[in-house]
Formats: sequence, structure tokens, C-alpha cells
Amino acid sequence: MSKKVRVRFAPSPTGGLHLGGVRTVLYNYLFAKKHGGDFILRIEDTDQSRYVPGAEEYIFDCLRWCGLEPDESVQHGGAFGPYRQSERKPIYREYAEKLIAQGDAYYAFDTPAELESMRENYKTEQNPSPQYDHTLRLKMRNSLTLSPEEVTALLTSGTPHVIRIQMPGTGSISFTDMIRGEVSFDMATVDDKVLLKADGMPTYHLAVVVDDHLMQISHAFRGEEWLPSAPVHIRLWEKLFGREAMPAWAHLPLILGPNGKLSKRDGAKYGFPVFAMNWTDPKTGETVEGFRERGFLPEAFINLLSMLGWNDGTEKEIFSLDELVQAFSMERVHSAGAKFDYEKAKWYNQEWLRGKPVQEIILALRSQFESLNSLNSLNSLRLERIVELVRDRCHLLTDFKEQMSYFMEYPKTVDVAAIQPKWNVEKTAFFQALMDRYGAMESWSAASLEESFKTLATEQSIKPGELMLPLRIMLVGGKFGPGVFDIADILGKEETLHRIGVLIPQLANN
RNA sequence: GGCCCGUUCGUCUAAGGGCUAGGACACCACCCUUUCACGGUGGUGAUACGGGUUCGAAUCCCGUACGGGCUACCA
Repeated sequence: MSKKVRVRFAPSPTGGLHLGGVRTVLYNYLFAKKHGGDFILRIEDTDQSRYVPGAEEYIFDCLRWCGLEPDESVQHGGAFGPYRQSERKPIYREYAEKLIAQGDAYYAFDTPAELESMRENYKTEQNPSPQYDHTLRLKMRNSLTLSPEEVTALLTSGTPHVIRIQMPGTGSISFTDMIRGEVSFDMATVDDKVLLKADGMPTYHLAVVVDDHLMQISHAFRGEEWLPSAPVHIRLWEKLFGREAMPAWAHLPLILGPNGKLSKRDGAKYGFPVFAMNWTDPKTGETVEGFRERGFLPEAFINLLSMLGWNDGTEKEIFSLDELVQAFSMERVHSAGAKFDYEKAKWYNQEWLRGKPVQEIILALRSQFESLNSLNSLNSLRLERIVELVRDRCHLLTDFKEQMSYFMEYPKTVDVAAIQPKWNVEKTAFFQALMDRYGAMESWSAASLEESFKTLATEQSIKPGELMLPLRIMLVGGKFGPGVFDIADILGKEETLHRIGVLIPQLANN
């Protein structure tokens, strides 16, 4: 029988969680759940120099928001911990030493300066970036070129060193990618990657192989940017645990920005979020906006991400997470990268907003806008009517703020210029009379307000069309929003009369 | 430069050798609407190029071009 499906994602706590990262998590998650397996989250904190405090918690917060909680992780426990790479340090050295004993790796004592001068010295026009590979390793200071005595002496004296894989200078290596099929590499073109760093921490290359083995990972899905280093990982599997035990690989297509691989800079540059949630770098204080704060619903965020490189073969585009789990298959994941389209992203959110009960929208709005929480229960009822009225005009949760603002307080700006040129004494008279009529009304409803308005207009021989816009400007402040009489209805008698009354003298005097 | 991956409307994509290359976003027009949206109807718009294989190619093969990724003691 096939072993249980176990997939893992290994974020590095060095910053925010971007679109591509969340999508990788999502596809891992979907595949695992579809096959009744586990989704493991391992923290890739090997590079201490870039480790940012708070980033680890941030990653979990993002996943929680998206509804993609791992089954095993630093925070959730599990049988294969620890899940933080820094806490697994001794394990990696053991396997690195094993490779050396087998003759598949070696110690290298080259200093950063020596490496730099190597790259400088061997740089040519044909080869601008020489690699530490089979053509150059015998010219460097390592356990291949030094005598055993020298090596022992350097080691015992505590000389800083790394362990490098020794890639063969001939032959090729190939594997089957679930998305791309057979991929093969000429081993002579692959360099001797560092496996264990001078500080004793593993590089990704060693860690991913050792951990995938120890954590019994059955499927390894990651971004396409890892494809070039796949031969190193395949080689490590061959030498350490055997190819039969190796997980199935899938290299996901990249999510592209307007210019190549999506970067966090693109967000600021083109005006859309690139991170799941706001991320503030504690070192620089710089904040990059997240989809959540921009007003996206998690369902929509997940949905739009899922469709960037995958579809179910039908014309269905709106999927809940549960539906995705059902419909997902790695066979239908694309091989080509997908350019992120913010306009379409907003459309997904609009669709999700449309299908949501008012109460849930209000709940989401309350969590986003503190000011809404101060409303009492009576206003809460009013809030429901308002949300129902403006929801069709909103793509994002944040759009509600603007759409609802004139219900909550007097309009911040009033576009008097839109009606001033056509204002006259007849209109002044009309609105004064309207205030009397409205003031005397017993039943305050949109229908009765409209009827009364039109009757008065007819009596005074003014076309209602001439008066609708002025009324709107008075109540809303601009040329937007739902029907004026609905607005007046919700505003209530007192506030409606106040807003009309305030503007009449202004218009009449100019 | 080298290695690897990729290429269908502007964007996301459907079509796994056989209808007029279908849908969605965006855009345009019209309808609805005495505002702005929503909605409805319709429209513009694509198989990168060149060779093969085949009765027949978007689809399979080769080449070219273009795009992207990698080329760190980062992931």
C-alpha cells in the first residue's frame, strides 16, 4: 500500500508572506486534504543573520486567517518535531559527515575572501560567474586538495569550514516532476553546493532532504525557482536514503508581477498588496500592505490564489476551500507562470461579498473598523439596512467605509459646484416647501418621501429631474450612492431636514 | 555567458490530433437607472515564428525568437 500523504511547507521567518508563498501552502494543503494526509509546517530559520523577530508568529497568523492551519508545526505539535530547523542542528551534521565518509562530500576551508577572488580570477566573458564545481574544486582549499594530516589539523584547531556536496563531473541526473514530467540535468553543470555552513547550520539543500526523510514526507511541492537545485536534492536522496524513498516532486509555476517574479516592491509600485497581511519590518519600520487590510475576505483571497495556475477544467471560478479540496488535482496545475491581475482579484472579492449574508459582512467590517464597534444595537439594525443598500457598490471591505460614511456623519465634502450653476429662486422655494412637507410627515418611508417630493414638484411646476440631484448633493455630498429616498429614509427625519436646511442658504446666497 | 523552465485574446485560462478556438477579468457600445454603481445584451480581441509528422496540428517532433527562473556559507 502507498504510504500516507504528508506534505510540508517551510517558510523562512525573514519577512512577510507573499502571494506565491500562500499559494504554495494552499496547493500543499489541498493535496494533503484531498488525499486524507497531513500538512506539516517546518520553520526554515537556518539563516540566523536574516531572521526577523515576530516573523514566525506572523506566518501562523496569516495561515490562520486563510484557514490553512497545519496539522503539525512548532505551534501545533506532532510526532516528528522539532519543527524549527535551528533546533535540529545536530541532526544535519550527522548526515553531512556521513556523506563525507562515503566520499560524496568534502570539507572546504576557503574564506569568503578566497571565494571572492576565485570568482574574480576565473571570471571570463563566456563565464561571468564561475562556480565551485568539478573544474575548480581542485584549485581550492578543501579536503580533496589538502593532505589528511592538514585537514585533521585544521579541523582540530577549529578552523571555520563548510561541507560541500561533491557532484560528479560526468553523467546526467533526471527525475519526474508531477507538473513538468521528465526533467534532466547534466551533472557537470551543477556546482558543489554548500550543505553545512560554517556556523553548523544546514543550508536549505541539506535540510530539505534530511527533514523530508525524517518527517516521512511523501510529496514535495515548491516554487519553480527551486528547479535548478533539484539535481542537488535528488543526488542527496540517492546517496543518503535511496531514490525509492524519495518524495514525488512538483515545482509550481511562479506568480509574476508586471515585470517578472512578484516582489514586495511591486506592491508599492503598482498599488496592490503582495502580502497576505500587513507586515511591518521591525528593523526598518517599513510596512507592506496585506490583502486582509486592503479589505479582502479570506475566502476570496484563497479563491483567487487557487486559480492562478490551476482550474478544474470547467468554467467554474468561484470555489470555497472545501470545494477546492474536492476539485483539486496536481495534474491540472499549469507549467507556465501566471501574471497577477489585481482587477480580477477584486472581482473575486466582489463575488464573495455578494454571496455573504449581511450579518457576516457586518462581522467582517466590525473586525476591520473599530468605529463600528461603538454602535449600539439600535444602530446595528440600521447598519444592516445600510450594508444591504451599498453592498453592490463595494469590491472590498474597505469600500464600505466610503460608501457608508455619509450615513454615519455629515458628508466631509459637499459638491456644491455640481448644482450651483443651475440654482434659482424657484428651487430655493421648492426645498423650503419640501422641508415643511417632510417635517409634517407621519410615516417616514422611502416610498412616501418620493411621492411627497414628486407631488410638490408637480405643484410648483418643476421637473423632478431638476431637483433630484440637488437633493442628493444635500444628503450625500456627491454624485454617488443608492437611491436618494432610501438614503433619506435611513437618515431619518431630523437629519434629513438638517442637511437640506444647511445647504439652502448657501445655494441661495451665491 | 551557462543551465533549467515556459509561450492560446491586454490578463487568468478552456479545447489531451477533428465544429466558427470557448469562458472570466479589463475595455467599448447599447439597455436599465432623474446620481454612482449593480445588473442585462452585444462587441473588439489570441494559438510567437519557421520547418516537419499527419487526410487533418493550438495540440506531437525539431529549430529560432521571446519571456522567466537559477547561477551565495539566501531561501
